Amino acid sequence: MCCDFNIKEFTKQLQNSCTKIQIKKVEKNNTITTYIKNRNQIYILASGKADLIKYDVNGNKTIIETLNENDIFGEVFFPITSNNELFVVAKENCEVISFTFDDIIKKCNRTCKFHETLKTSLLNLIINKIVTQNIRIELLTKRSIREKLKSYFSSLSNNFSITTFSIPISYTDLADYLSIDRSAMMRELKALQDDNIILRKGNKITLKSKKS
Amino acid sequence: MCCDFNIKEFTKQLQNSCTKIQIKKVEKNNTITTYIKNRNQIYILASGKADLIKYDVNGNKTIIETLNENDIFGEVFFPITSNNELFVVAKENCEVISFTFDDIIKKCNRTCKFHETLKTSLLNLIINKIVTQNIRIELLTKRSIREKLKSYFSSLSNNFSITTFSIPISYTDLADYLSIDRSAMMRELKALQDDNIILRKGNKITLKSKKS
DNA sequence: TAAATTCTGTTGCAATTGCAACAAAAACAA
DNA sequence: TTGTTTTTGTTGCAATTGCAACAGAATTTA
Repeated sequence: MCCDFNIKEFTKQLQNSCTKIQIKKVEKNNTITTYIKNRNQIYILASGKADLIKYDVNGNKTIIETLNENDIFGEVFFPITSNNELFVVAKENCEVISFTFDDIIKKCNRTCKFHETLKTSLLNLIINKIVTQNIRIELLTKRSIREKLKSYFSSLSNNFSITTFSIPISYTDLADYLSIDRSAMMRELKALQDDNIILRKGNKITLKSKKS
Repeated sequence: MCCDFNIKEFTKQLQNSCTKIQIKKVEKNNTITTYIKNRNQIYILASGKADLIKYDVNGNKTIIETLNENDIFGEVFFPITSNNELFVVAKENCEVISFTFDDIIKKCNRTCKFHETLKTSLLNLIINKIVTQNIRIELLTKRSIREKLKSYFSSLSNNFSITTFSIPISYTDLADYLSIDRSAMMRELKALQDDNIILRKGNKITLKSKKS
C-alpha cells in the first residue's frame, strides 16, 4: 500500500487555516477524547502514542487499541452503547488533528486544499487500520497461548525472513494484546525455549529453524 | 452512520459501462477470488453470502470472515504471505463487483459518474467494516466462554433493549466465530441456563433480567 | 539519590477449556 | 421418500490456562 501522505507536514501547513479541521496538543497521561454517540468525530494521531481504553460496567479496564503516529481513531469506528465508556489517553505528548466525518466529505471552500488531501489520504489510513485489525484478529483466533505467540513472532519476523528481533512492547502489554494471562504467557515462553523453538534473552527472540 | 449507497441499484446501472469496474456472478460453492499479493483488488458483495477462508501450512482451514451483502473485501486489507492462502468462496449465488484501488482513486473519464459514487461510498463501506471488526475483536478479547457468549448476546439484543432474539447463525459457526470449542460452548450455554442468566429454546435466547 | 512504581520471572493449585467420541435430530440431496 | 451429510447435544478425561501471591529487577518520579 503506497501512501505519500505526511501527517506531520500536513499538520504544520494546516495550522489554523481551515476551521473545519482542528489541531490540538495533549500532554502525556491526559485524555485526548471521550467517545460520544452520534458525534462522528474522526481523529488522526500526528505524533505521540495513545491508548484507547474501555471501562465496563464493573469498572474493569481494557486496552482496546494502542495508537501510534498516523493511526486513525474516533467514534465512527465504534458502536457506542451505554454499557461502556471509551477514552483515548495520551501515553506520550501527542499532536492530534480532528474533524467530523460529514465535514470532510463536503468541500470547505474553493481554495481549501486540505479537504481534498485529507479525503484521499483517509482511504489509505483507514485501509491500514483494517490491515492492523486483521492481524490482531488472526492472533486472537488462535486457540492456544503457544499458537498465539508463534503467530505473533512470525509477524514480527516478517514471516520468518528475519530470525532475531526485539519485542517492541512490554511483556505485560503483550499479554493484554493477545488477551491472555501474563504469567501463563511467561510459562509458555519458557516451554517454547525448552522445546527448542525459540531462544529468548530479555525482549530479544531468536527463532530456531525447524528441520522438517 | 448514514449511507445511502445502494449497491444493487449501482450494479444494475453499471452493467458494462465502465471498463475499470467489473461485475461477475459466482455460483454457490465456487471460488470468487484467491488473494494475490500486490494486486490490490477490492471487491464488494452486491448480493449473496460468502466466506473468506484460510488454509495454513498444515492444511487447517479457518473461516476468517463471513461476508454478506454490502461487505467489502480484498487483498488490500490483508498482509499476504507465502505461509497462507486466502480464498473467498460463495456460500450462495453471489454478485460481486471489483476494481483496483489505484483505478478508483483516479478518474476514469469525464462522464463516468461511477468512480465518484464509488469513491465516496467506499469510505462508508470501509468504516462499516471497521465497526464490524471492532465488535469481533471485543468478543475475542473476552477471557472466558461465558463472557464471550454474554457479550455476543448483548450485541444481538441491541445492548439489552430486546430480551428475546434468535441466533442468526448455527451453533457450529458461532463457536468458530468466537474461536472456542463447540462442545465447551454448548456446556457453557447449559450452565448459563442453570444459573438463570438465559433461557434457551433451540436458537432462541431470552435474557433474564438481573436483580442487582 | 532515594523512594515509589511498574515490569519480569516463578510456582502451586483450581477452574476452565479442548478433545474425542458418540447418538439423536435436522437439513439437504438424490 | 430415502439415504447422506450436517448440526445439535452430551460426557469423561486430560491438558491448558488463569489466578493468587510473591520476590527481584528495572524504570520512573520526586
